[in-house]
Amino acid sequence: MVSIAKVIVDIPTMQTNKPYDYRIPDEFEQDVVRGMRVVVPFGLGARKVQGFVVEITHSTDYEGELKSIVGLMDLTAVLNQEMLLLGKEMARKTYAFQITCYQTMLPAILKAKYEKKIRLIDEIPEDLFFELFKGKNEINWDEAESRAILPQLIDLKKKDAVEVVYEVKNQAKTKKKRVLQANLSFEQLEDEKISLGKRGPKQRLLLEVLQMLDDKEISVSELTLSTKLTASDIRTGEKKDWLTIKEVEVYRDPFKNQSFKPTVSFQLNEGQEKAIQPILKAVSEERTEVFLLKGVTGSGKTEIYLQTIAQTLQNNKSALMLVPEIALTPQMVNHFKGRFGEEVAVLHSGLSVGEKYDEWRKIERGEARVVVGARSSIFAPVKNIGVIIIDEEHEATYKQDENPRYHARDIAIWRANYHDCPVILGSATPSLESRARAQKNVYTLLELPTRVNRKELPDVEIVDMREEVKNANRSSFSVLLQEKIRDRIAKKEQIVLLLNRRGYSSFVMCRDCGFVLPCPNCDISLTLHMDTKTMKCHYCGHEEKIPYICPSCKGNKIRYYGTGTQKIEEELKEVLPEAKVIRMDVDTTRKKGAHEKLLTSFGNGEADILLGTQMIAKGLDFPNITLVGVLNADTGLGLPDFRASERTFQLLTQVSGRAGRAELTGEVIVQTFNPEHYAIQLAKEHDYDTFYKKEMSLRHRGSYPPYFYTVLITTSHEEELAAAKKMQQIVQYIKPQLQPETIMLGPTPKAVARMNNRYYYQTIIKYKNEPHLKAALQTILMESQKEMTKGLQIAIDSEPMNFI
DNA sequence: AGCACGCCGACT
DNA sequence: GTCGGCGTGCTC
Repeated sequence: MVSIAKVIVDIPTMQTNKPYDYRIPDEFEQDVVRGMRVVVPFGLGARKVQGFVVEITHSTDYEGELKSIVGLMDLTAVLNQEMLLLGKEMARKTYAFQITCYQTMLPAILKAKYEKKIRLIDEIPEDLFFELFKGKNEINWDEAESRAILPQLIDLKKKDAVEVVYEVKNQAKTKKKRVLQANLSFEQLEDEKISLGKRGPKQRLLLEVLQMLDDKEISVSELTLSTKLTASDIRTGEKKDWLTIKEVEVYRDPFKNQSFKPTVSFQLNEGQEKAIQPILKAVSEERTEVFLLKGVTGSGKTEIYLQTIAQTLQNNKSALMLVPEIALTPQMVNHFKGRFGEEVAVLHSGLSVGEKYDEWRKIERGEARVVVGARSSIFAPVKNIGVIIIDEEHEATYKQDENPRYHARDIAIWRANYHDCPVILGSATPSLESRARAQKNVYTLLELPTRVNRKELPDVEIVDMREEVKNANRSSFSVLLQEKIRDRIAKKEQIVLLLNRRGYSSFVMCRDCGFVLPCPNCDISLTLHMDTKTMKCHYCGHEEKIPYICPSCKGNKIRYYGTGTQKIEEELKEVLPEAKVIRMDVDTTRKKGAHEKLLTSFGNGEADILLGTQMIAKGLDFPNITLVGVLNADTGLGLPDFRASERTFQLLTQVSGRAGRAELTGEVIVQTFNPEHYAIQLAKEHDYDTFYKKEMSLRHRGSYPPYFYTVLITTSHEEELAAAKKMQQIVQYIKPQLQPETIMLGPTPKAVARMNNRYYYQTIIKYKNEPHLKAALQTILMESQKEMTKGLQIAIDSEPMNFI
């Protein structure tokens, strides 16, 4: 009976987004399994591509002659049954290609690289051989193209002297180390030593080492490093059969130079006890239930996570926990490694692709049963999951803003259903969506009302910056904030200053004519970067020199406007020359590990003030911080995004939590031009519940989530007209199919209408119930294929997080 | 994506 | 008459 594999090929287009049937040749019959990566020929030429086997059958509907699988890329499956299913489901839900989903679920190293080469297969004149092939057997296609010798090679192809070959390269290499082991017993080695006589001091040393080794193994590199022995001494030993060298696989250990202090469980307080009971019950009953764990900073959510995981491990199950990338600090990792030791695998963006792959395999083999990581860790190949935890559940980073546009929360719930286990969504300021679901008892709400240390939440004081301006204070620091900072410095306490960068940037403007330097590719102004002394575009990365003369009116009154962290730092130096400041923003944390380094030195008291953007709102947990200043609380409020208030409230609440976590009482100063705004007022009162009610009523009035579902459709093209026209066409196609209560916003040009020389148009659909919308959008994608090969792009984002 | 096929314009 | 332009369609 013939075996046939259904394969999803690595060609991300609408036409090829389906399984293709291939014969499994006899030589692979035993080895091919579902979820394995294979190499298959695809198309008319000799082209070969990577594919995933999604099914093995014995019949086909395909009329033509089946091709055969030509190679295997793995020894075992890389996608298990669950992942195969999840990928398919995700493709449907997010309008992405199946292949893109599978690749997203796996470590990047498992994505194939392709090479196209021209290989010599017949004799050619010697001069040509050297001119074209430089004396080698084959050359790279790209190289041939750049050396402009392709025409000559194509000539040779016609004479069958060369062939075009395609190589699918597997990048997934495991790290190996060479180890050696003695072949002889102590006594036999002693005999060898005697027969050496007085000559060969190196060989003698080698024998002594082997004697010491006993039966143990030692790596070749370790031995050459710690002794005078060289690789060739060891090779001689191998030749004399004293020892054997073999290769063993090692994991790249990203934490190899760190040790972890073991920690033990704390006694839970009454509130924590009450919250954890229902969770533990669901864990032991192996029942899917989504818990929304709401608790202010310091209320002990982490301990609940840790004890839930401990229970899960005791039940012989594993645990998966997501945290936002920037919260994945060494402190955080210590918590988990300290409690669960070697059982913990950590996945984050700081790891190399190889390290990620090793952690992935550790998980896959069941060697690590606790996985902690950022968004994409939700796809970790954990088996037998007992609990899934998403900390800081409200964070927008859990939604991926490129294809596949999945939300980790949705994937978590899907996997929880698959594994029959509970999900914990934790936050001090739950997203309105989740909080509303708890209201409707879709999720179970658990609250931690008090902080573990019984500390009151810090006092928040709002400073009206309009008054400061009236009183001719032109600096970024209100009089009050300056006073408080001086006071803390005198007391040797620490200060955190937050510059809210949302919707904000520093730009260069001419005071004579108002000219603002724009990006030549995008419709936005360039941002000033003092460190590189350039103007940069945040959308496309375009960079140019800082102008000193206005390009428009040729005047020299061109000045900087807006406030970046660098400018604040300089201002701070003028106002408070005695203060030591650590600045933390995208620029100072670009290098790997820089983020941690800055935090550590601040934690060690090497500076008085930590100045930074959003990223400092998380993961810093230093007892000596007693003052938090928010320099501009409201810059995000002006954005045309219905989540602007929610984000502002969340940010302010989060930074407030940074002040006074130990014995010292904390204080928060919030500077704003909108002191009456409810998001700011309610953050001051630490009043989530009122904020929730108020915001819900506004969402209701505006027909926004969680009352309505949303889909964002975006078209883009180099020609503005093409993008606009297509968007118009889409709207015209969909509109008649929608329910009367459904609302369509658009088509409109995007807030930044041109980015990277492409024009963007968008439409937002807000709906309650549209059974046919998914099919209609799918139809649009199917029918736009031709245009999409000609430079049109269509993006469909279900439940988008960013509307601008 | 990448390749072949096919149908129109300017040349050895 | 042919070579080659790129628009169209298919890939198990």
